[in-house]
Amino acid sequence: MKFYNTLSRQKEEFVPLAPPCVGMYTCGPTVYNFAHIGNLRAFTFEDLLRRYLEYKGYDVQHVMNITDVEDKIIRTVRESGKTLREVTDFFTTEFFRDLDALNIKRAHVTPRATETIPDIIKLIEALIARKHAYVADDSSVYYSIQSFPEYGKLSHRKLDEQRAGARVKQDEYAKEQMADFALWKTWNEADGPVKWDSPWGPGRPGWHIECSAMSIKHLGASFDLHCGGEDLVFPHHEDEIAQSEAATGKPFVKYWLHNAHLLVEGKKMSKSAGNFFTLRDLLAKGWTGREIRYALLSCHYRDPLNFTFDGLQGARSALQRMDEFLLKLQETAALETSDELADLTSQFDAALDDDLNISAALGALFEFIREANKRMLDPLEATNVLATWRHFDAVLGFGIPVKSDVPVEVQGLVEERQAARKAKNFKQSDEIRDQLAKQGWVIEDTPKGPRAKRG
RNA sequence: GGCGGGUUAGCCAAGUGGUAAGGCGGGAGUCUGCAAAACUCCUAUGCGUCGGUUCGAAUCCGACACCCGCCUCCA
Repeated sequence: MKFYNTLSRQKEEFVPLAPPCVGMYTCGPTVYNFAHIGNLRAFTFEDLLRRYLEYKGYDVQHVMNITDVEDKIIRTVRESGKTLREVTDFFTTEFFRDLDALNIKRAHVTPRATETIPDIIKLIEALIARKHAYVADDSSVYYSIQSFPEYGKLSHRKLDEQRAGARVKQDEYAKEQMADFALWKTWNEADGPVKWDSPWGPGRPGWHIECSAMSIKHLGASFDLHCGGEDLVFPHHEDEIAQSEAATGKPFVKYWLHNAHLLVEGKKMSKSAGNFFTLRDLLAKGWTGREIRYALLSCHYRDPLNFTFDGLQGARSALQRMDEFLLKLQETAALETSDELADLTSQFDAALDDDLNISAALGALFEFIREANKRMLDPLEATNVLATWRHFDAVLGFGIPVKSDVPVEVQGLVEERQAARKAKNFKQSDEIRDQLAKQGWVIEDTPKGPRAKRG
């Protein structure tokens, strides 16, 4: 199994530090707003990664942070008059609801930054003791980038090559070096009631330090996987490495995996362009979680994904094809014990082993569907395919459709229609079919007789 | 300016040296009383452009074009 490691910019064979255990940390949400479809692409990719590792027999310990103190949250608190906890609890709950809708497995541990303050303080103290951090005049604590020669190894950039960006506010903080970043931000009035005591006075943690503190706390100083959107490579993850390795003296993360961003209808998603969507926006338009999951998952995670409504329609049709296949399998499957299909499994695995090549994996599945549809499987084969597919679905998470029980009144109408057809009374049989359609039932006439299914 | 990613049919998207997977959409059929589902055939002599290497390139090399991301708190 190979993954593309941002650190080396190459695909590398995946060898965990302590197999079969795998420590996996994924950067979670900042809970001041609803997650948008771009955020959810990252979580969907991470879910595929985790599920595949579990499928391959690894014992994954997955940690995802909840960032519940941050500039935008504080602004929301100030503007709404609510407490920090009220704001962040609400959006945290909504976030988990979104994950559930997309059938994304929740991390085993989802620590909040505000519940990790003592660990954060300890980590900052260690950095100060090791001369990697300093207390500035205003009592904020900064990380000294100069103290860490390897700084830049993840994002492959040298600071002196960087343009002095217009977005950098030169005088805002009392830093020694431009590129130094805050570990602890001293309290100011705009923060209102949001503050914690520390050896450096009241304040709050910087952004990057929480992830170091939470990942080290729950996964140890060194662990296997750290994921996030590609925008986090710099500075967030670069800073995490600097902090963590400087504080512990140990290598931080073995494999860094980053997903590309998405476009919506070919354009960068933005509220002003009118192509900004949260999950609830899409659900309100009638798309289902699994359709959205399929659309987000069917493109390789390191390629930019063009998220479109045509694409969602394509996802819907593709899933209907799968569902139809799986329902027919269930109708013919035997109850005997089953064997999994080695050939199909090896194709599926080979694709995903190669840096999660989901397109190739789905290609193999659809090719198989066509072959199987062509030659009517016998009951034992159907059982085997179904068993294999259930195995795959542990990775894909699209779900196996369950055949709906046909209510007696519907069954009555189906039989009535069939009698009318036998009598060549097609006008009546079509009327009954329309009537059933209104009740959400589609009738297919097969060689074995009529088949009623949910429309 | 620095670093990185992308460009494959109407749309989405695999494929990193051996002659273009798969999905969606479209067209024509088979089946059906008609449908539906399924199946069959068709829908890229060509993979951004121009050169080069090679017996052979979407795949390697060199230019160029366009799009996108990051360059201090945005997945």
